Amino acid sequence: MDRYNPAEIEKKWQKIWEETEAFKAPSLDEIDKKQAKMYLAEMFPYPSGAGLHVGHVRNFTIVDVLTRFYTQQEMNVLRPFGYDTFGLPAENYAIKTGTAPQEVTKENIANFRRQAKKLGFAIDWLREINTSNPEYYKWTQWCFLQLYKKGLAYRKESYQWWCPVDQTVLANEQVENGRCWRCGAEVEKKKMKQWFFKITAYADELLDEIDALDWPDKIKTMQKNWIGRSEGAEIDFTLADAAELSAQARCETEAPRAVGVGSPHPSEPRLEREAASASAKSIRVFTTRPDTIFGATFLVLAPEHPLVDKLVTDKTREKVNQYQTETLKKSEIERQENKEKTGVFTGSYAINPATGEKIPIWLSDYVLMGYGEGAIMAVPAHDERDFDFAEKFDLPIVTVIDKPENSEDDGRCYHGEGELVNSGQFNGVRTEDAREQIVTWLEQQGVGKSKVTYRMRDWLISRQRYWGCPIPIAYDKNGEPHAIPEDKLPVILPEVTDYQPDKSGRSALAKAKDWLKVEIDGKEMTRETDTLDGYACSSWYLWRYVSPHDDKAAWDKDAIKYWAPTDVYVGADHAVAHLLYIRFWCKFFADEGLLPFREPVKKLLYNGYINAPDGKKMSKSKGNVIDPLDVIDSGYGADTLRTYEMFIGPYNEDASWDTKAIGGVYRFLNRCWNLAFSKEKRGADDNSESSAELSAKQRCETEAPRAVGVGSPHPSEPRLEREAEDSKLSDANIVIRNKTIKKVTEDLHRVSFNTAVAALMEYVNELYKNGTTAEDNIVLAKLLKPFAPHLACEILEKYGVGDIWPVWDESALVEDTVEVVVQVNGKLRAKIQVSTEDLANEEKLTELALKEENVARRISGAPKKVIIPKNAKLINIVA
RNA sequence: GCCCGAGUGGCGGAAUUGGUAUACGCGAGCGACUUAAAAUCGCUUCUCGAAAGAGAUAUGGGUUCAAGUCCCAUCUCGGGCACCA
Repeated sequence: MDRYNPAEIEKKWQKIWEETEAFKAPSLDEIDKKQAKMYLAEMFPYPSGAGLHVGHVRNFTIVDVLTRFYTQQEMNVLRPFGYDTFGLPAENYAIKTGTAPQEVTKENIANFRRQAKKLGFAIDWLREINTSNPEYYKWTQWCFLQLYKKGLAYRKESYQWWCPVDQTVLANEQVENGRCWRCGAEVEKKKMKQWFFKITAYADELLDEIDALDWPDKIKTMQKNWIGRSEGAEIDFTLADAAELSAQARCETEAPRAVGVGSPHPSEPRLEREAASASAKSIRVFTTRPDTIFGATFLVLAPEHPLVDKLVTDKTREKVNQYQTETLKKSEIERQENKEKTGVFTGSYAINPATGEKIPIWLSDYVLMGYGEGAIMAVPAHDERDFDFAEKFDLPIVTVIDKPENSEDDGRCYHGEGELVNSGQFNGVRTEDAREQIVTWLEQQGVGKSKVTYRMRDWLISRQRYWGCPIPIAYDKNGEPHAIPEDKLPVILPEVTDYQPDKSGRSALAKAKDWLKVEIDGKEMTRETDTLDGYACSSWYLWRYVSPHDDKAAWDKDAIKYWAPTDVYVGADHAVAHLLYIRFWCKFFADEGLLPFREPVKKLLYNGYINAPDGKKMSKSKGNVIDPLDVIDSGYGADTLRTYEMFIGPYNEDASWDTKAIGGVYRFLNRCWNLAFSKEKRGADDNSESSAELSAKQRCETEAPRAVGVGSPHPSEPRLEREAEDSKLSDANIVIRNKTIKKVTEDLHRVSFNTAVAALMEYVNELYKNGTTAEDNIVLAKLLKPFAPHLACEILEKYGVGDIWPVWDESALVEDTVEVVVQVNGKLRAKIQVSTEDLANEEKLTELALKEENVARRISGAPKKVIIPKNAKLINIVA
């Protein structure tokens, strides 16, 4: 073989890796305890019918480069792989063609696996998992039951986002700008009884621990915003007629009661409290500005607020009901587009507990039922939305903050800080201080207390679709839910013939009549027909990987203790959904004593997308899709594709595919090949003797060749003509060689793949100029292996050495003379060659610098100041 | 509107802690090899200038011996959130 032939060598090495199970992670009893462990994973893919795309390749190659890098450093490495297979595309395909999703999934997995192997990924194939496999989803159901037992999986009837196209409800995280994340259809609101996971129970911890995570700031900020913690107060406003009743009662019994306190503040969940408040005599609001309470001139409730029925009067009922219906019909998009305030008066009044005044209660869709209490106190003087509303409906506006003279706020209503006015005993108090003081005051009267509210809602997990993990619940005759006993798991997803969800909003499972019937404790029950959100399946897979075939537990205790948490997790999506959910489950299972850590992912790498050459998103309809398999098969091979995608730019930024630039990477790999195999390019070649020239350290490593893809040493080859120059050449490259080892090693540690490849290119260019040696070729192959493993193995095999990561010799980096930059007043004026000794000698260095003509003529007399920074080969003379 | 990022040659990008701006690659140009082309190899390639030199990292200021890097303001682009009280 005298030409670089990727097709041939890649096939050869992939076969070897396959047969030797080369990337199998060590079992717990095989582990070398002296070495650190390293658990890496990509976000497992949904195996679509289209196969791998270049984005997958970028994502998986990042993991692969790091996997091989750490493996070459002899760490104990776990790098598994799996498939996130439940989901709508397979089901929609089933509806269209009648092909069972089970079948399609099987084919798609086989295709993905074949393609991943063609890319030479160092995957432990013995750990492959598939979320739609009953062996896997048995434990997803088990996880659900653990949450259910602790009250963290519950059922609630409320208005939910409904996608009319996909015919299922969606979680908040799956609604993007009022549209379904998957199909882009406008979502609607539908009142349904649905299953939720109580992620809000962990809101504080999820928020507080974000800062300490080694995750990109972008993701951390998004999660913080998503959780959206707001500190404020909840305040009860007594209903006006209730206040009158209460006053009467006080007269009769002479036992003064706190105004408006119907019942003590009920504890969560909100569901219970809503029920309780239906009979209450007050309306509870949430505000972040209790300091402005004296300016609250009306209340606004969400149209769906449970108390509305109680508040309407005969006069207002018709208009109120009409308004409620209208708002429900409005799509989220319509609401976002038209921010003109709408609303209706309920006919009832409440008492402002601060002023004692009677204020009207209105309904408006700018108040959201899902946030806070679904009710607000409106302070039109200091809140823009309330101001708009008051202006439109001619409601009173009372200023309670004195706008400072110097304020730049020229808005119609001032919402900054200042001194209170029109606020009774609080007049003159700064708003910052008044917040606390007023809450204390309200608390003393029993009508308010400080309160923290979150933007994040509980996670809606039921889906009215067939192709998902069945929820392990059945209902008795009264409709009460019962857990399927753990020893009856898994609840197998039955095979059906018609996958179409029915119009009533139930999944196709409702048609599996036999399956629906189940007996629990001798009682006949009916199974839940909703399936779990796919995100539930992916919320625990990182732990399944440690013992993927365990039929006794979701994960093995010892294995999880050793391997988890995941050290490096790489993905390009799911900033607030998946990445929040896995944190939530981790905290829950840690509380259950089932996980010995509270954060699932130590380091998160969030890679950018690869766009089409035209800079636009790749899409079939635009016809600008680059198929990675085409790239490989066109002759470039997997190594070129992998290396190119690492070289394309910083891993965490979006990049555009450049059909020309990939040729440059192919040329580079060709040059690597030529250095080792082409007689013309070789400066000197190896034989038994040149191996002996390897430094002691490197020889030590190479004498213990690793099993990874390195066969037996080749017999020595004939000596070459230029062998005489070998030792000289070796000297010529010693600096660049050690520099390159250092640069590539450090770059991989700081996840800078593009510059690592650039350093290898420089090294190769240098070897082309100077001539190469066996040692150079071996070091090059070792450093290249994470990127281009097939080619690297081919070179290493030739020299009969292992792939242990080389170590640079710091002393080899010290050159006899160094180039020092001479600046005058910060401007570059000369470059001088000085010995290492002189570099350390400030006086000598100054003297040498001043001797330079271009320097001397700019300086008359003694320099004012001379600066020689420690870590730069530079001298700056201030004239 | 609010909160994050980012802005460097013809293009993708490099400059890691404030210390030689433009590494590496693409493209372009020139040359070698070739009957020729491709491939390959070598050289050139920020701008102005004959040169000495001067000027350039979105724009304008500032700090510093020294600024792509730090600070202030402005502009542009990208991302996230968005009637969340």
